[in-house]
Amino acid sequence: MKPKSASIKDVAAAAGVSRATAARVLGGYGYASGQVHEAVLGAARELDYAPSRMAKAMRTGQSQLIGFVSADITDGLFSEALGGICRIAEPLGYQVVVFNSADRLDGEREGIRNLLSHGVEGLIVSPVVVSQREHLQAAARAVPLVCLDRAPEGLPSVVSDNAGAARRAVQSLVEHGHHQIGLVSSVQAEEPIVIDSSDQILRVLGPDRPSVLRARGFVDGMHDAGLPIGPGQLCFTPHLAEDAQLRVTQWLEAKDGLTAVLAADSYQARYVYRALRLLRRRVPEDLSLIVFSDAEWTEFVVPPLDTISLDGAEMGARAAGALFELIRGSAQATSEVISAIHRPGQSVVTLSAEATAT
Amino acid sequence: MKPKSASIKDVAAAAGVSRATAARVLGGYGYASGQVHEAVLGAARELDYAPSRMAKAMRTGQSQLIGFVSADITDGLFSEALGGICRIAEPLGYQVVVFNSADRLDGEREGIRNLLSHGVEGLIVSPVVVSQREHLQAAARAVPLVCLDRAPEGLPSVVSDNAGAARRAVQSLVEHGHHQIGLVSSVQAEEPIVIDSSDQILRVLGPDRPSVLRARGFVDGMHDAGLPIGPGQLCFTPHLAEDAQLRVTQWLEAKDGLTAVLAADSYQARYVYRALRLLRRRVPEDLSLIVFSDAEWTEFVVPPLDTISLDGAEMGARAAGALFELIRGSAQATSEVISAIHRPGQSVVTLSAEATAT
DNA sequence: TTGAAAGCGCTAACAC
DNA sequence: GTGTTAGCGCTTTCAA
Repeated sequence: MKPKSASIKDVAAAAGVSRATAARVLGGYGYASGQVHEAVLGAARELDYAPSRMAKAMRTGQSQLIGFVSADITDGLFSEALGGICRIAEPLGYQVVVFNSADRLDGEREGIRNLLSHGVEGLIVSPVVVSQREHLQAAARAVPLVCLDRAPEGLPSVVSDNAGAARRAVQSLVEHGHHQIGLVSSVQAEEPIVIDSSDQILRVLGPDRPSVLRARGFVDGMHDAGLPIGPGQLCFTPHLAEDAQLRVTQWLEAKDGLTAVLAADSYQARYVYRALRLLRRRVPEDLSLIVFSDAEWTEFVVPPLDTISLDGAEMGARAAGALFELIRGSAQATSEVISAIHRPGQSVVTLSAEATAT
Repeated sequence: MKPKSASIKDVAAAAGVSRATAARVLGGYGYASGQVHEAVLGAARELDYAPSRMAKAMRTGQSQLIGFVSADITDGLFSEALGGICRIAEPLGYQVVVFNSADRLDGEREGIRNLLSHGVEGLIVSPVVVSQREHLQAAARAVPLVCLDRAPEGLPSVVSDNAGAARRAVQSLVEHGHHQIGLVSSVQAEEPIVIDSSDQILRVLGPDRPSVLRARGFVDGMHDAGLPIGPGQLCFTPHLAEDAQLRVTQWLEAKDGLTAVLAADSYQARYVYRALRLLRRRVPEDLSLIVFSDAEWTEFVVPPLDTISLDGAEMGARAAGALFELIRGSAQATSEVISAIHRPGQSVVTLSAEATAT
């Protein structure tokens, strides 16, 4: 039923040579006479020989495996990233081992430990939080490690320019005549956005994770334009909260002077959309809506929505590229952000409607 | 820089015992005195010992790895499936190695070969085509294998009830007063849908792949309702064809008697949507539109669209469940379809509008 | 040009 | 209870 696949020993025996000779021929190194060469290759074909990478890895330390620890592989951004990683890894003969940390820090720790025990040669991680990074640094001491989408300090990371994109989105809205602009975002329980309005000027504090950076970029954009901005223009709901829809709806109802809204992710955009339907308002006639979203979603979403398109495939590919450079040793691990990504041709927000409010 | 992680030998040395004893303690089998037990555990903690699964796999043949060969990991259905697979595999201590076949049959072959060489204990494959299955059968001889979303004959598979869902969708439309219903679908180059209209009755021929099954269910549903149906009601475009949008638009323009359309996937739904915008018609006021789509897309898509929601997570979880039963040996490989999946509460299509046409 | 042998880290049968 | 030992499949040094 389960015919144990042929090993190099079987091939050697069939070809009537020693294991070492067979290995040399099959491995393509060392010397072998034409005679022997053919015999070995013939035997290998005959027996349908496939080398065991485990054994090879055991001996050489090269497992040809890299690990991807993702907060949610189901999320469009990360599944695109996985696609990008595979696109780079597979032609190099590498396979990707996936671990879904399900947004739990201990899941992330466990995943990293598991993948390392499988002998992965490198690790791409989209960290659950950016402020706890001991386990990441420990892992980075064992194998090359690149962070994706989120950049804990001191670790090589590939992230998109969240703050810059939000800032430009606001700028774009302003150029189209909007003055009353709102932001809708989720906040993570572990690393919340902190708004400091004690001073004259509104400040966004908190760790450098995407939601915070987007909020910061938003506020900066408003400041750039010299527009007044108060805490009331910002709608924050806890990540995956039950009552998120309700809160967004109530907020939107209360702020009926708004002519434009920036949604920090596609969940928020959906809340806004539904709220507008309830309130009998429409996009873009009554409100311009810009949303951060992955390329896949952007591709399919029904217009008119303006999107800041996050190219997960490109992010994944670049992370993998950086990782393989580190594995090869052709680059040093740098603690800087490796690149900021926007989807070509869509990095600058396009708007489908002018502001209609006064 | 890269401190080679401690092996069981190091632990044994540090604890002053033999490798076997250390192994017994760490492996939790055999006997060891309390003294020794503690010493070994202490040493292991001290050295931050992590067992090498490669070595273990080498010895025992249990790599704790399963493989997932997907036609497009970026696709919502398959990324959901991967999530479902991980959800089952991870608590069991298994990791998932991914290979993206990019819809190429030789990619699929290569992926299977690669994953097997890594010693995966089982394989989940979403086959590119259902009619070429020698390589799948060969793989299934080496390790347990379960197919996902597509069911080549004779291999255990987890698929959704594509034909049944399409049939019920038509039935539902008919109950809402629609008579003129169209189908929009892509066709694969390798395994095309074949329409036989030579007889009085329209027949859908071709291999049992999702697109064909959906078309067949559609036609069956029309027959059930006693509605006339001709080839003109079916709009087929080659998969990923450049001019797909144009063809759908032209078809829709020509068939302006239609009051409802079934879209075989989310790409087609998008084409229909765009075509309607061009033609200044709207969903659902002018046309009811039902689309087959993954749950993620369904979740986000802006209403009003009626969806036949394919629950990729459930499919993945069931495939993984079946696979682990086979790995454990607690089940025999059956050649029947293991299950037909619909998303709870959404398996029956709901319509947002009655037919408005005569 | 080829073969013998060691060893990667682990498990398990067997001896003490 | 604990130690010795062989071996999973491969690479690689060294000797022939």
